Amino acid sequence: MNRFLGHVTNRIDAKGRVSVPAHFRSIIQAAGHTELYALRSLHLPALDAGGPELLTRFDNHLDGQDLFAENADDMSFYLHADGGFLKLDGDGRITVTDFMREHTGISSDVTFAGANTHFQMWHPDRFEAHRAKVRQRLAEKRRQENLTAGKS
Amino acid sequence: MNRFLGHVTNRIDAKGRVSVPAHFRSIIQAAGHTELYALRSLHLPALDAGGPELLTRFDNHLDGQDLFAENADDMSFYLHADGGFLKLDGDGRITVTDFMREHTGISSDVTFAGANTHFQMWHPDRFEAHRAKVRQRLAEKRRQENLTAGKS
DNA sequence: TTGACGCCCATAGTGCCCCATGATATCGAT
DNA sequence: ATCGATATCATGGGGCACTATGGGCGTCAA
Repeated sequence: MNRFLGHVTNRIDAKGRVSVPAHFRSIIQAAGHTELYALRSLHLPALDAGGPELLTRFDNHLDGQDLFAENADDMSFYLHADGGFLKLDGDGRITVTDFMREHTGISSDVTFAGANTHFQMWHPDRFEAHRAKVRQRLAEKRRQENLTAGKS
Repeated sequence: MNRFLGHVTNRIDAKGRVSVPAHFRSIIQAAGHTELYALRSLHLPALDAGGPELLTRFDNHLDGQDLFAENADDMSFYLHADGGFLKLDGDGRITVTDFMREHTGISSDVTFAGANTHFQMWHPDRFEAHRAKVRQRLAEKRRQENLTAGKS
């Protein structure tokens, strides 16, 4: 299955490296890529990561939006100047840079969370907190209006 | 019969594996799949599971929405980070991960319960409790309907 | 030199494939 | 209907392969 799904947390070793989950790696490679890109998530203390197509997808989103010029400039800067490139070593690990730690608070462990077309990297605690909040919001929303999918 | 019906409880072996009921398996395999998609239910201490098309069905709901809206973000996060694929081994078993135990309280046995288009996985005790509660609610509801209809 | 970073190997733990066993259900012949 | 042969299924265990993780060295630049 070529989708980023589920979540795993791996430890950062003494050299600041962390293994990208093998399942996620295989998806990237199956798409014919050997490079990994990471961007700061817009609303969340997390990183959006994935293959090169991640950049183009965000670019397209920029094009389609009629934002104020300044805002679009900010976005462009955000994407291209504030984004990063992650090198996979021979064992499928990346080194956690300050760029990543700043925005996410990541210190000793990283939670990799699937997001269908890409994945995210979180501090485990913040991930858990966010997960709980999302569940609560969705449950609240469903209590008001009935969800459409065929659940009981 | 291509519907998930009835309920069975199977034991988890020493290696943390449990057999998916053959009847459920045959439905999945008839659709040409060897994997299960499982999602932590919002309101119940159970897992909603089914073939990969279960996820596809959910995804289709997201397609219509603005990908950057908060609600769509929440849904995507819930579907993809809070769910995962379960691989069936050659004997039709899945390995019970911590991901599943946390949410359901499952420890040594699993109750598989059909839900028409998909099925659920429960801790046997909690399933029984939930079943009793549902029966009671239905009976209560019917009693009220009978009262309003002027019957005894 | 010192430290950051690349590449390589070692190892423990886990996932997954394959086969064995016993219980239960199905079916056929008498 | 009884009994035995056969198929199906849940369960158990052996063992290989892969993954995460740790550590050893070189290289290159400050």
